[in-house]
Amino acid sequence: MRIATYNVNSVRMRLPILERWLAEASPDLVAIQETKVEDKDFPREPFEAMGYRVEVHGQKARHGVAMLSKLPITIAARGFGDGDQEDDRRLMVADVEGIRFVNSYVPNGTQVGTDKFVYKLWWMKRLRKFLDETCDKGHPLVWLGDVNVAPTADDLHDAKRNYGKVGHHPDEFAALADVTGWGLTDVYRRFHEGPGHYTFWDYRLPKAVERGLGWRIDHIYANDAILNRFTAARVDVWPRLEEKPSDHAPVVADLDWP
DNA sequence: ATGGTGGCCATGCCA
Repeated sequence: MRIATYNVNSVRMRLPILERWLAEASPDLVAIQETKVEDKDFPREPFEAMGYRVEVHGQKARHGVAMLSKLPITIAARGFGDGDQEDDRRLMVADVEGIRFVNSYVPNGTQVGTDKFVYKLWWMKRLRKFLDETCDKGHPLVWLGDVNVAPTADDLHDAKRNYGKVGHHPDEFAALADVTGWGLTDVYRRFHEGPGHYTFWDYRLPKAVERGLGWRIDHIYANDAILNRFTAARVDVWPRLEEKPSDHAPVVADLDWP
């Protein structure tokens, strides 16, 4: 089974690249973030034509998540279901082949010290609470998506410059550790160590990919019930180098399942 | 220290 996470920064703008990448990588399950489209306007047909079931949880203009699956998929949740900020569509949960997949678009946080930064930390607290209250530690679970945190100095190109700024702040490290403390391990880091493994490059930096000016903020985590089934992980950098790219690249992982 | 690009949708805001 091959799974992937991809922040597409508008699914409609990214259709041509998505179609090329899906054909090339042929993942069985894809967690998409930043679809930026209402459910009624989601371009389902191109994905269905490629053999994918399409599940969406979107809104107009901002945020929005979706999942594509070649295998039967059952939606377990759209949003936290805790009644707070349910208009902010950043989370969906699906069961595929006996694995629970938690697809999330963690808030960016904008700037340390702002309300949005507080919201980011609070959102991650809610995610931990959601795992505690609705998921079973003994059952296979994968958490994947744009986590908007580079948790170690190796996860961004200039940790010294960015330490204490949004995306690389100790409060974010603690919030992320709180989520992973539920029992989750970073799958990508089981296969690749050291700097230079990035998934996001700011549009505003010319030749950012070529110059290595990236961040590893798109992650795949797994609990102990499934972790040892993973056999490989990679970042597909090439879609970031195409014309009209997302600012993120897809992260792909393979697992021996079932 | 500042602004750079891109997507949304119409004007600045968010990332």
